[in-house]
Amino acid sequence: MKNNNTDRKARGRPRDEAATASILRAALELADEVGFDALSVEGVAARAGVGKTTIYRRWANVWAVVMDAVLADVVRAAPIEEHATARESFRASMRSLAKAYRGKTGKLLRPLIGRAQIDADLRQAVRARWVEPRRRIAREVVRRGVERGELREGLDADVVFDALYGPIYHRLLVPYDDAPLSEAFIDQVVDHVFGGLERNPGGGGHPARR
Amino acid sequence: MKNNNTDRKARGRPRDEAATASILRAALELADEVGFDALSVEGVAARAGVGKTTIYRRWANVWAVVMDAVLADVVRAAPIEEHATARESFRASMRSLAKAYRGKTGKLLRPLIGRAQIDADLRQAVRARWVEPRRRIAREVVRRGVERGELREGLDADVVFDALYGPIYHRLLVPYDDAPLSEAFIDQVVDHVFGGLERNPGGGGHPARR
Amino acid sequence: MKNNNTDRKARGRPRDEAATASILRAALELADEVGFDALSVEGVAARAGVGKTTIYRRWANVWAVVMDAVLADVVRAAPIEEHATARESFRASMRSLAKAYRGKTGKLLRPLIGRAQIDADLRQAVRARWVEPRRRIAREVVRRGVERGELREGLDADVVFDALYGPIYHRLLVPYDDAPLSEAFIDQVVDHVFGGLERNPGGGGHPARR
Amino acid sequence: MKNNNTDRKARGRPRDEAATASILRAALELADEVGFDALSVEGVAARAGVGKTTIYRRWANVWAVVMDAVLADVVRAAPIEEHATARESFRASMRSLAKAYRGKTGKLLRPLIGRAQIDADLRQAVRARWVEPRRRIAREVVRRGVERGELREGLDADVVFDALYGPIYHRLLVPYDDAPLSEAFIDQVVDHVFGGLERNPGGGGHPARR
DNA sequence: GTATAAACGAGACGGTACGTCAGGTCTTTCT
DNA sequence: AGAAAGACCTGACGTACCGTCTCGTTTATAC
Repeated sequence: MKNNNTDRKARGRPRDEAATASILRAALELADEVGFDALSVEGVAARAGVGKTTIYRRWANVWAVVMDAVLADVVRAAPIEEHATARESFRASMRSLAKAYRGKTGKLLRPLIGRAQIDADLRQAVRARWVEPRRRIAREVVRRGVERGELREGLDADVVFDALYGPIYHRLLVPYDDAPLSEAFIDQVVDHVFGGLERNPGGGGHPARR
Repeated sequence: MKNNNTDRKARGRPRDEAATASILRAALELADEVGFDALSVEGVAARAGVGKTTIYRRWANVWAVVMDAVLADVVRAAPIEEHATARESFRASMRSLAKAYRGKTGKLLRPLIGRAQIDADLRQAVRARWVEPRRRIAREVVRRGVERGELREGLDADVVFDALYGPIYHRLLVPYDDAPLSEAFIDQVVDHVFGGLERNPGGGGHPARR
Repeated sequence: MKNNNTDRKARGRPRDEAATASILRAALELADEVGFDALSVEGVAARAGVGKTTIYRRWANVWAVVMDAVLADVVRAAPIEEHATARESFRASMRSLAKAYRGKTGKLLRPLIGRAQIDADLRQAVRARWVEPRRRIAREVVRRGVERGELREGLDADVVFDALYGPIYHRLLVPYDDAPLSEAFIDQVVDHVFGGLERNPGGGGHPARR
Repeated sequence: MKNNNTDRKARGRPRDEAATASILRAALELADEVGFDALSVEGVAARAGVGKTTIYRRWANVWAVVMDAVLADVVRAAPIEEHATARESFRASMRSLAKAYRGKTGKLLRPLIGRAQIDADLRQAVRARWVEPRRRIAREVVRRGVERGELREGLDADVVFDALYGPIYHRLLVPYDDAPLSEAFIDQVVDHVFGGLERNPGGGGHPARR
């Protein structure tokens, strides 16, 4: 968003927050109805009951709108919470992420990450507002897992993160239609990866592993 | 591609294969020069020295052209070869895939998979021509790894595939700029995942693991 | 009009003359309905059932369209015919011109000449296609009037033209609403210019006249 | 102009006359720099360092501003003064008008009269503030010319005005680029109209003249 | 050898959307 | 209460491409 929240007292008529909101809503509605590739600034403006300039005053193009709309909607999904062990912390948060991706969140985030492959601004935004916060928490979880003796020392937390969440995004993004993001799948991934991460492999695994 | 190679003897002037080739070449050149989102049928036709109809006679839209152009270029990259153990087979092929993704192949495949998130035809094509062949070979490798006693029984080969290749695609597609597809990264992933997959976890790991 | 009628062999699909015609018709209709200043390429295209590009392919802007439309309509009005004397030739053609200006022709030509005050291309077009042909004929009429002994020698035909037609355009263009382009007015102008205003013509003239 | 100079005691902050002046100045400057058709309220406001509302509070649109700016500038040009004879009075004032039209005044008035062809308000304003005062004086000059025996009786002063000034406006407004508003031209017009074109003036006139 | 058929390049066609500009209005803060 | 600033909705601008449709031409097979 261009909006600079400087403390300078605003002169002139202030931005209409209702307009901003109705633009974001319209973008999501239209994306749902006609698909992301058929989105147009013109269409969003019409649906939002707003002039095109009102959109261009706030964003540079439709995808910037979509980014704000989607991320606002998506960020509250699937937080990472800590449990007793790193294994349980990750298993729980991966399950909730998979659940989110099975529903609306996946429908919204997939096109966004897709578009990010050719749109540097969008890529940067997704990184800063979606990926990085999650990586940050994961690093903490890994750190404590090592401290507590649950995990081997010398682990690169980012590699752990890739190893655990990579499979989920693989099924989400790399075309393979028979691949559900089921809980069973998550459990298998966790077992596979933790089996190798734990100092005492084979011990304390998830029941599904037996 | 629409081209149906029926045995019926063609009447009229035959398709000009040189035109087909120059269209594909032009598409890749332009993608490289102006980017994938700035590609247009018109531009490709002009660059290829070809009428627009000649393109539309062969493909439905630019992305179908791109798909053919990219996949033709990409399929020969990173074959999966078998080594003595499943671990070594995967490690070798993952290394060569990562190498390919670090170069031109990644530059071409990323936009394609990105676009596949909102283009069903493209998604289907990527699945059939890129993903499925690799999954098929991987299943075989896993099967033989179990047969030979290297791997635990009851493994779902597709989950193994996700667990191993997921991290690579994660770094390729999910924005996180400090994440290189280095050989060290591949080795770590292999170690993490195989440490959990092996019947006797903790034994016979890659030297890097010690 | 951009249309270059060169002998160059036409390549590609030929221009649709029906489209050209319907554009010109639509322009005149809209000018009549909403006025010349409310004309827009968009409006004309919509009315003509034509894409905007089809208009821009032929003309540079609305006023160029209007110019073609108006001049095509107007040029056939009020030809200059020769009579026995120059006086009668001019009187007749001035009358018919005044009549034309009282009706549709005036309605069309006034905005055109108005716009020509700030539009160099239009000015040039009006000159070449409307004014110049009339001046040319007038010069001939004056020349023969002199030959035949009806008119004084040494006359500048263009000044004569200005003296005769100027008053008509004065009433047409310079705002003065009580001034009709009546036949009586024409006759008075002809009499004044051909016969002089002075009670004793030829006396007291400016030295320049000698 | 909207400005109503009623005696009503002004309430609130009084109009800033400096703003009014700088708007008019900005309008003329911009007209000179970018041309009359590229004038915009926005541009004038920016140049004058004034809000758009400040302009809209005083005038209805740009052309109303231009009208005020131009007429204020132009009205003082080329007054009609009386000389010994009507012929000399007109000759002198026509010369000074032609001179004005050759310079800045022509550059300003031409677009204004041009625009008046499609703008009723402007037409009315030009009539009242430019044309009518000149016609009024001319009527007086003609009246006295008749009284004094210089001019024939029964003349319609407005027709005389058209006959004398029409040729000037003809050259000014009707595109004919080789036509200068020279003094020689003025003299010829005066001679033609006052003295007649015919070698033997008074002969062969139209019946209406008797 | 002459139809017949289809592909070819060129480019016009009716459209959609782009991103920009200006119109004229409205709302806020400052003077 | 006027002025500046600037956001608002509207509507048109001129451009780029879309995917379709003639054109006249070329290159094959079929008669």
